[in-house]
Amino acid sequence: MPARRLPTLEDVAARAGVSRATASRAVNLDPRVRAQSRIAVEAAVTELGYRPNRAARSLVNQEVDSIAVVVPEAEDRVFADPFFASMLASITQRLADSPVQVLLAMGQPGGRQKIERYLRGGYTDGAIIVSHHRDDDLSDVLHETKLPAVYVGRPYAGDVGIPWVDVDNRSGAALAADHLISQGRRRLATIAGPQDMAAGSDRLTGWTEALQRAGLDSGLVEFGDFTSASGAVAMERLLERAPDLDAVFVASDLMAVAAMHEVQSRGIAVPEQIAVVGFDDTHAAQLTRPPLTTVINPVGELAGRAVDLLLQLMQGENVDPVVLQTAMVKRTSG
Amino acid sequence: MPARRLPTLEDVAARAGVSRATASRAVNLDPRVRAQSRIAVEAAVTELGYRPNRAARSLVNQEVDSIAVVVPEAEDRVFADPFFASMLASITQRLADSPVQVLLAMGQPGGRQKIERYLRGGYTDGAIIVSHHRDDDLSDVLHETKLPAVYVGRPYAGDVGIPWVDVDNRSGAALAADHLISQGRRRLATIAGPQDMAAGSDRLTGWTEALQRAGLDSGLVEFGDFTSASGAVAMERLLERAPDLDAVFVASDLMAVAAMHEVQSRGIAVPEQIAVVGFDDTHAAQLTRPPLTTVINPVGELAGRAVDLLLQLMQGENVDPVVLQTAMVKRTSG
DNA sequence: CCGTCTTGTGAGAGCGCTCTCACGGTGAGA
DNA sequence: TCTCACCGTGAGAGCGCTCTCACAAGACGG
Repeated sequence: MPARRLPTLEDVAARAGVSRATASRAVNLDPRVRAQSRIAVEAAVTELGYRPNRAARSLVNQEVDSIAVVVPEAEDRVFADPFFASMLASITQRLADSPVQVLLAMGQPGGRQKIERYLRGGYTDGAIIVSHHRDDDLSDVLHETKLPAVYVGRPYAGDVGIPWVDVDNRSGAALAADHLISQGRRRLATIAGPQDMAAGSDRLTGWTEALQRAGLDSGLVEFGDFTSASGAVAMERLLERAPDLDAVFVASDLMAVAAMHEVQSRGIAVPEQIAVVGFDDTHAAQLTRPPLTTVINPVGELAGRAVDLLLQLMQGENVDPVVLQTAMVKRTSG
Repeated sequence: MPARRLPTLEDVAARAGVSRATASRAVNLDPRVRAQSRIAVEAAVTELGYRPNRAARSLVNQEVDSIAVVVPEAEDRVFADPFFASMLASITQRLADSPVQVLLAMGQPGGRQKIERYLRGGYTDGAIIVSHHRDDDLSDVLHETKLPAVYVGRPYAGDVGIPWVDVDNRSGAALAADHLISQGRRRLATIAGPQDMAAGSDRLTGWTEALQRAGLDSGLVEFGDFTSASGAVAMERLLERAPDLDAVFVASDLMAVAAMHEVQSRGIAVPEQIAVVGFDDTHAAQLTRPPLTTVINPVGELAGRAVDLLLQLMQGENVDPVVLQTAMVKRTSG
């Protein structure tokens, strides 16, 4: 509740000596207003510090107002993983030219209710849910409120009636496997992501299938949780289990960078002795020495498609999930 | 423009067999409604998938609706720097319990107009500007529109009539200097940030002053732009200029991590031969080997204070800039 | 000199909601 | 039996804006 009343269009009109209708037209750059009136209105706007009341405006125009980007993850997780920042930036950029606003809703696991309240509260016209995790209860809320929503990342629970966009994690992992095999690597390991997330299990599935097709042992698997620290630990275990391994596919760049450091700190040469391939193609992949060979996770396109899907959904159209194909960036680590 | 009209409170009321007023009360949990009416309304809400129209609601309530977090930086910059993600998360968290929404506005340098249009367009009730850069033109817009706003990071231009929150960069840098000096280090260098940003120049000033107080040479300075790559390059130059240096203070952790890798890759021991101290205390500081000694940049508190200031401002109160004192985290790198 | 068209403007409705005010119904107390 | 308080409710105003419609004033052709 602001102390002083903000100037309204009525005030502007009075000061400019025109009617509210003309003031509205001038503010909205309607070409029918006489130059003289327009200038008067502009002056009044400046003098009064008038800013149109967005609520009133969108009430009349029935316009799409805002979409929420929901990140049901703990804050520290969001800090550490460039995926979220990147996603957010891409979504924002995609909507930069449109009048649609981007709302942000994050939530620590314990505070799921907050997000739920948020979605139920009619605070937004649509939602993009960005998370690796399964969100069963969130799906219920979305269903119940009929709020248009799109998942980024295939929901682990399977078809929940809400469209999603994702990269083809399975064939991406297979790409990495085939690449390493074609190099002549024969003792291959993987650091997989959490198996309760689609991205984690799909990448492991793709990897395993590819190794089996090639008749190679696919048993050398350790698991991480997509964090840097977990990557280092998993690599340590892998080296203990199989000191003779000659290649490792790591299910995320964040883990891959840590794993590579782990390998190098033991005096093992990358890629000569052990090839390292990551997944995501984050900025960090270019900064390591040697630069990291990795599978592209096209975050920008993912974001764009999610936005498109959501906008279509909000227009009442039906949409199907989108699966983006991926590719490898061959650098020098593997 | 949605294909089908969304249900309004009127529809809910009709279906529930009550008046619009009662429906409104039921939706807003007014205790005066009879249980029977409330249940009927709730049923109607569910059946129709009713969601209150936020525009109409806030039009009536004159309520504070949203604040914008403005990041006038290129997208790739925002990706790479955990400061922004961290800031965003903290601000969101701070407002999680309030009905105030967080809007996101990022902008590549070329697209400053977009942000300007955004701020002018009355899309929001207040703004927190998060940037290291000077934003002279942004200040003008804020002045002109009288939009309540707070800067995170002291504006380089000096007093622009807009309050800000910042950490005491000068004394933070002095802390680092004194720490290194008290260890007996005598050949001290610094990798400074860009000098057209307050954070960059203040940290250098504090550093230089402290060295001079101790009667030490403060001429060993190289500059970076707060990115990882620039830190490595600056360190390289420093080692060329002064192979005998025994300590380096780096004006950001991102640069410090890169600088430390650079040092170590030459077989120089940290901290035995060269001590490395960073600034920010980001997550990455804990992951290096050895872990990085650094000056705390209390992002969470900065965010909280910025939000508080802005809310006060929006209530019509006058506020003063806030300067947060800082401290060092002594780990093992220096 | 009259009708017609164009241009700029104002009056007023109405977007969906909340809140005030008034009122009918009920039960307690006189 | 009547009064009065109180509870739950409905009618209706009005938030600030845009847009439709009507209309005045001039331009223009016949």
